[in-house]
Amino acid sequence: MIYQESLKTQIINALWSLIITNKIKPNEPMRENNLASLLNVSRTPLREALQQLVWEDIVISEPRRGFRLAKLSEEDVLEIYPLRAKLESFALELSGIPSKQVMDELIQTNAEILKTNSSKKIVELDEHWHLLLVSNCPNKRLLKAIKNLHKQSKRYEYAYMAMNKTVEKSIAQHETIINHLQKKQLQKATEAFAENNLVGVDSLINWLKSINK
Amino acid sequence: MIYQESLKTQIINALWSLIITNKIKPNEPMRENNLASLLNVSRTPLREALQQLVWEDIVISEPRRGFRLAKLSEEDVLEIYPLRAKLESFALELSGIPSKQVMDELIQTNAEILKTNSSKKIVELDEHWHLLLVSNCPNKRLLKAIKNLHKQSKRYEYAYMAMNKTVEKSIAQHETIINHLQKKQLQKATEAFAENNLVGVDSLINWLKSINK
DNA sequence: AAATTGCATATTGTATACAATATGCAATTT
DNA sequence: AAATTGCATATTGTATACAATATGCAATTT
Repeated sequence: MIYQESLKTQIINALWSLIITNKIKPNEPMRENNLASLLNVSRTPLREALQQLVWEDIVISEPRRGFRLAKLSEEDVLEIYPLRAKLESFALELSGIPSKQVMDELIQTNAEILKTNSSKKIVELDEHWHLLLVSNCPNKRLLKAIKNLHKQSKRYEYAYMAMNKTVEKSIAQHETIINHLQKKQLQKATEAFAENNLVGVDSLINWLKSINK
Repeated sequence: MIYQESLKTQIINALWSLIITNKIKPNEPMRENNLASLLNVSRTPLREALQQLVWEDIVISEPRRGFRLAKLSEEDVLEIYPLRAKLESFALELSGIPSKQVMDELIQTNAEILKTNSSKKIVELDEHWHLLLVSNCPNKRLLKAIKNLHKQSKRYEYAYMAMNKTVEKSIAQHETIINHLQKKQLQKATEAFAENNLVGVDSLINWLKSINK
């Protein structure tokens, strides 16, 4: 059966792609007519898409003054990453030790990260690795919250690497986590996972300070 | 200055009121024309409101088949309350020991709960107490997630108490938490807070089992 | 010259119109 | 009789029209 994506969903994706490729700049107004004609859709589904992005903390809405792309800020980094660390650790706790199959894919994905030079690819693979680790978590709401935080943090990571060609590869930490899991030490893995989530925060903060100086 | 609420916000509130007063039943379809004429608004802002409720896990949307009120289920209770416990504890951790002013209001609100017979009022006061305890948390995203989980759990609490005239009053636990805080024992308070969040879960689960038998 | 007002234009907010799909039931086929 | 098809109606999805507010700038006032 063919599953047709709603226009709203397609618009969300199209906007997201404009955002991460910096076609729309942080803090820039997002005019409805403008975007509607750019994407060749009417304002109705466009507004629905924008409103979803507002709920996701990607877009800001000011009553009667319209939408704008959320700016990138230190405060937000210090909200997003620590929360992600907490939620992902909890999700790992609920997931338990991964199955052999998942474990193999974790190892393989980590190897792929090592081989990859494209920084965009690294960001994607890293997210994949993180989600894989908690893929057995039964709490759908928790996973949804985690995925949303990933979306938010990706904006920073994409922007950061567009400026800095080097990207943090946290392969060694991933290996540590895998080792803990192989020894069935869930608690230790959970703690290392939380740490891993915070590894890039300092450099992100420094970078933000430098561009906003 | 007069702040005028958008229609969308008013509609969300109106729908919420229909939901908690059981005018709309769990799992019942929410037809757009139906609700639009009931609330005397057009379908456009109504759809926007419904879509926000979808994101909040209050309403379910099936493509081309419309919206329906999310059903009440054991699985959801077992997602909502443990997640809330985790997030609220984290928020308390980030909030630190409350100020004298907040502490006084915590004590006072707890006293009010004791005096109250209206179960609706108790649910509201209990939420107020919980939010007060984490009101100093600087992480806005965390607070937003907590408030959303409160909204979801309230559906259960309102429905439960409509059937069972008695409502859990967790005053003693609140007192324990206050005592820990007065002794500046944040860690202990955090743990007790997590526990407090899970106190009603068993009875909710039993109730759900009985009505879905 | 700086501040204020008034108005044309741009923009968001809401209602309505039209298009596409889903539903339910009678008519038809097996 | 059970299953299938075809079609009228209901319903959602999207576009457009209209209403209300915000913005920017020229004209006017201080």
